[in-house]
Amino acid sequence: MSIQPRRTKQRDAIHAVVQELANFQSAQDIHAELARRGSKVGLSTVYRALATMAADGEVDTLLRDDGETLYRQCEVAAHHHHLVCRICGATVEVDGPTVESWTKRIAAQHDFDDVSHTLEIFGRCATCRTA
Amino acid sequence: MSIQPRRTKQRDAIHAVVQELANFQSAQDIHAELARRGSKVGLSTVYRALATMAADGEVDTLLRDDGETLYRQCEVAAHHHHLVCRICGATVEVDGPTVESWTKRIAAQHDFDDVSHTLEIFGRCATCRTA
DNA sequence: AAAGATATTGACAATCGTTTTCATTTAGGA
DNA sequence: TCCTAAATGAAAACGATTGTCAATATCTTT
Repeated sequence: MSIQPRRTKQRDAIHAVVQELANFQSAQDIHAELARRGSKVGLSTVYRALATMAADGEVDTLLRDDGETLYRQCEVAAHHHHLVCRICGATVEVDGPTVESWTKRIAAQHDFDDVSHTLEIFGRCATCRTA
Repeated sequence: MSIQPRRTKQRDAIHAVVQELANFQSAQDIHAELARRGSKVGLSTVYRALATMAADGEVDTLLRDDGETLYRQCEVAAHHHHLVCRICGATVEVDGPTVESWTKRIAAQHDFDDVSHTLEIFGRCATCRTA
């Protein structure tokens, strides 16, 4: 958790866009959307704002295969995972108590502590299958 | 699965280094190790060889938080996951039948098909905890 | 074994997402 | 209002990875 940043027009604008994000989007996507709306916010500022939002847990991040980072506002603050359509990006937040306990057990078996994990599910949603 | 590539000294050298890799290493690490051994292999060649090896399932890949790709030879060809020490990189291959069925169930619930997933566990191994 | 066709190599440039720099502007407390 | 530290943004720097293309090496065919 970082210290409360100063309130600026730019951060408000970024916050507003992120608020409306249904799917995971890149920093550059968000920057482009801001431009489309007439908010002339620098790309560096977008990166900086997203970084602090991610550090504060306000947004979730997802690493794409090519290494690009995607951002999305969380509906729930608690730890969770995502089921993402690899065609359209539609995202469902899923809870995985089974997985949580499984990872803990595996880690304990091998005498690891301070455990964390990353888990994302990719697939094709019903809409994209039909189309 | 890509077509059988021609056998070259460079690919043999890369193969040999990868063979001995205990932990996940970056392409640049492997390139440096080759140089240390006196094999003057181009960096592009290392990237190319690793890419085909990954496509053929000969090596596993792991995306680090900063987007760098790490490579490691698989002990088992079958689908599996990794428990990785975030200090020293020590890696344990783990099997997760529970997780596999869980992801399938979640995907089915939300009417997704063609499902895949990524799952890695990070922690601190016993050796690093003691040190 | 030699030649020919073609895949591979490697030095270097290009790409692309992201971070840094630093001078200028701005927020928010005194 | 004034002051100071934080935030901004344009541009440069960065770092991993990929593309380019002429030179080279492999494998197949004579």
